[in-house]
Amino acid sequence: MGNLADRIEAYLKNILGESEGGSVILQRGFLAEVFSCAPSQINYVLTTRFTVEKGYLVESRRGGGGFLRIVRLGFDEESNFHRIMNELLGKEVSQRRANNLLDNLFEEGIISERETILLKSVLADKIIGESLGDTHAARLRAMMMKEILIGISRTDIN
Amino acid sequence: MGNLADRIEAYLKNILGESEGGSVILQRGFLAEVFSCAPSQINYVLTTRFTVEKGYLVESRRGGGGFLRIVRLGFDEESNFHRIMNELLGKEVSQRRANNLLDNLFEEGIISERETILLKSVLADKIIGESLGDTHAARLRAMMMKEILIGISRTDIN
DNA sequence: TTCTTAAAGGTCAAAAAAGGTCAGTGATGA
DNA sequence: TCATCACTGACCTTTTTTGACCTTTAAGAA
Repeated sequence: MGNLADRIEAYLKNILGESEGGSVILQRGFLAEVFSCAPSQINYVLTTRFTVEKGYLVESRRGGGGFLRIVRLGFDEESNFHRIMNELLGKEVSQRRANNLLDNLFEEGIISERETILLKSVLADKIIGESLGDTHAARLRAMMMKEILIGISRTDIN
Repeated sequence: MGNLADRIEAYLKNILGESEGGSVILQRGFLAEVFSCAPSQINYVLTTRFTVEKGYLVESRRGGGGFLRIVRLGFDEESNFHRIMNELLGKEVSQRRANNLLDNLFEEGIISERETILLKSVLADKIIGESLGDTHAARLRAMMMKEILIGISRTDIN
């Protein structure tokens, strides 16, 4: 496709493919210059093409020496992971369900025992149910679970 | 990282690592000269990167023969864990403080990089600040941080 | 001893250097 | 034609960097 957004997308996926470590760091202003477009165009590309659903994570820092980092996530759109994350989207997750999910991840060797314990403790009703009602807690827990799944899918660490 | 503050931070952590006893003494003016920057830039680095939550103590003396001393505070002793819990974690903890504390734990080798990333993601304002206001989020975050510290103090795993 | 001065470091606000957001406009294709 | 996608520009937030001005201390002069 000829349009700018597609070309920027292709460019980024290309350097991501070249790179070691599953992530790439660059500057928005520089990239905008390369493609001689508005800087906000870069954000457009990132928010439409490099979403979690499509298997990417974008982090950034502002200010002097600021940057964008694009991280590839280790799953594709057909995977179990992807299915679970979609199910989590905007839903509610009970403590029991979260614990089961974490236990499964542990048994499959995806997270360590310690990670399991730490994450369970932080997701416990006793903690997040304190200030929130049941439904709000379950909704927050769903968001947290999604973050966890994203985190363990990162290909730039470990 | 490209920026000055990060390079000065790296430089200081490097000489701190080399040094016996985990402390270093140097002169602000000299350091500013080395990096050819404004002397106040050194203060900026110290106040943003060498905070107590991150596990550093900075002392100084003015006047002739003045100096800066940076001390790395380890907390492997039992008592220190309680000090952290009581002093650094009050009733409320901002995202920044939580991140700093987790960075500290990582640098001490107490948690892994992956644990750091997972826990930060779950404690993020973007997540727990969603349904709660800022203050409530900070209160929840404090409870979560305490759970995390309890979890990593457990001697029965790993 | 007391005063003066030079040699440190400290503070703060303003400027600079990034990236973020959003509404609106233009393009495109079913 | 009209709904969706692409793109821009104005304005915002965060982080870094600098400079002007302030305070403290040691050393030496009076």
